Amino acid sequence: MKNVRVRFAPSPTGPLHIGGVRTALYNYLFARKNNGTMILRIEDTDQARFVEGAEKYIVESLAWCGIEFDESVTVGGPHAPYRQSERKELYKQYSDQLIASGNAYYAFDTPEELEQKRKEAEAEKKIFTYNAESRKYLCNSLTMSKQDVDKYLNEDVPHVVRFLIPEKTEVLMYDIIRGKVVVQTESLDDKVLFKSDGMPTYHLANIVDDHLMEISHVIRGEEWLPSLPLHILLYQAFGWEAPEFAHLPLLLKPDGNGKLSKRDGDRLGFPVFPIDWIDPVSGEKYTGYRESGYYPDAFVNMLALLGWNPGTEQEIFSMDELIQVFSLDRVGKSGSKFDPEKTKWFNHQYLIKQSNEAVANDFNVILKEKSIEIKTEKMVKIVSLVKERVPFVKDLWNETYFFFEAPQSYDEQVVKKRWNENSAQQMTDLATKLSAIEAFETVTIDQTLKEWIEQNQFGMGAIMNALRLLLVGAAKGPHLGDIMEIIGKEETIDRINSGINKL
RNA sequence: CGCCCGUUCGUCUAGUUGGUUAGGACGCAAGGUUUUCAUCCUUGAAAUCAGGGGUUCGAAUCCCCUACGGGUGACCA
Repeated sequence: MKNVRVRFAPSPTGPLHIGGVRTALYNYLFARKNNGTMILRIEDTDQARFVEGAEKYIVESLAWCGIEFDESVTVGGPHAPYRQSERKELYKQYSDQLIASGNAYYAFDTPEELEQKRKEAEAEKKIFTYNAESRKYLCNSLTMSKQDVDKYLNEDVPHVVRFLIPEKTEVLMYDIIRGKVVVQTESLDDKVLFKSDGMPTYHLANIVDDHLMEISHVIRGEEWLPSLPLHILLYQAFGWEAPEFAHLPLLLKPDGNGKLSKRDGDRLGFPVFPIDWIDPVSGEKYTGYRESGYYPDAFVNMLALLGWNPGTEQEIFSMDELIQVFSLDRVGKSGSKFDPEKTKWFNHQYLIKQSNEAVANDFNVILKEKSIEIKTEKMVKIVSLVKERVPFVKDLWNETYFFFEAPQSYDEQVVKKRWNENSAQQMTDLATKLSAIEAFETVTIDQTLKEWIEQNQFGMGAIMNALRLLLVGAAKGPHLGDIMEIIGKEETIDRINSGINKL
């Protein structure tokens, strides 16, 4: 295979959503797997849709995911610049070349005129297309005399350049994921290649840049499949060798139908974006995976398995492992409904894999906000006891608050079930027994408890549950001996006594 | 409406050369472990392979039709 060079080419019209991140990821995996080059190109040819901060957002998001670029707007490269607006001067010659070769023509129809045509067509329940038939009656260099065309051009009459779709031929295409695709040129329209504002359209800029940047494989979303024939035709018109294409199936809404969109996140309560995004115009905020407490590795792992699978039963993959096993021919053909539940499961798996120290460190940030200071050693111990119970670090508080503060209330259900007329006396006796322990450690505490319960012929469950109620406030939490050792003798006794008073 | 793409448990999917009790995972349910909760372990329910026709000894796998879903139809990408 020739040198693999792939690009991720978003346009900075807003935040990148997870579908876009997945496209970038598959490009990256493919590049790394084949010792190729990964390129980031910003397609900002539409000045009207430019959104402030979007490019920065894209770069930051992908960096968070661990998707690195060999050539990009930030690191540069042999084909710089990588921002199409900065390559503006380049495109005109190619558009001219197509006109000279008879593959394109000037069109002077105004947007208003075309809009009018569309409305008229719509009234007759038809769709207006600028094609082999209609171009004969429209205002362009095919219908006008050469003198008129030159005159218009000299007078700078606003105009566009349109691609001349060949008549009555078949375009034969090959897609790595879908195989052979055939389209008749009659179903195509004469797309604008060069706009009246002096900018190329996506189609022209994209083909020119992919060619100049020596892109070997175009891996992009399925929404581009309908424009593949045009792109193939453009390569042919230029006499260039086309890259290979792979059109990825789309990410769909978890419920109902349609492709995943910006709004679905808030509607269904899960992030649709990799990192937080605040709309610069409306000020509206969209939450990201990063800020929701997801590990980037978990997020990437989940995304990789959405539409691709290794063919084995392995589900947990590091980025390096993904690079090892990734292949485009194991990408599915059909769209995938996004599953927020499974995404959480992935994060849980990754949290379990983290070291206790790392989790303790993250959790410490939350504790600091609550003004809780605690020794690292103790923190690590606590984390080791509860780490496997939660999918997110932020959920840790719910499972550990009783290590840091006495219960504020007692779960009524549990009180009803576990607290009876004997409990107060039993707990009082137990408190004195516990206070007599010299080395207040799990082992000794457990032993003392066990002996005392056996001596008095109390039920293990009854005593332990009542004690847990006083120490934790609810029927949950790790081994009681561990809890007591960590909060210490004094605190244990205090909680027992104040609990007895309150209940 | 035109063109293009797709269709295996609720969801993500295995099944790539036709012969499997159609496998796994998430979620769900039950049981076990646990002094509690969670974890964990075991088990279970869950796809007549969209439907209908072929081809074949045999089809989820090949062919055709239909239905449904999706994408696209801008001087947006």
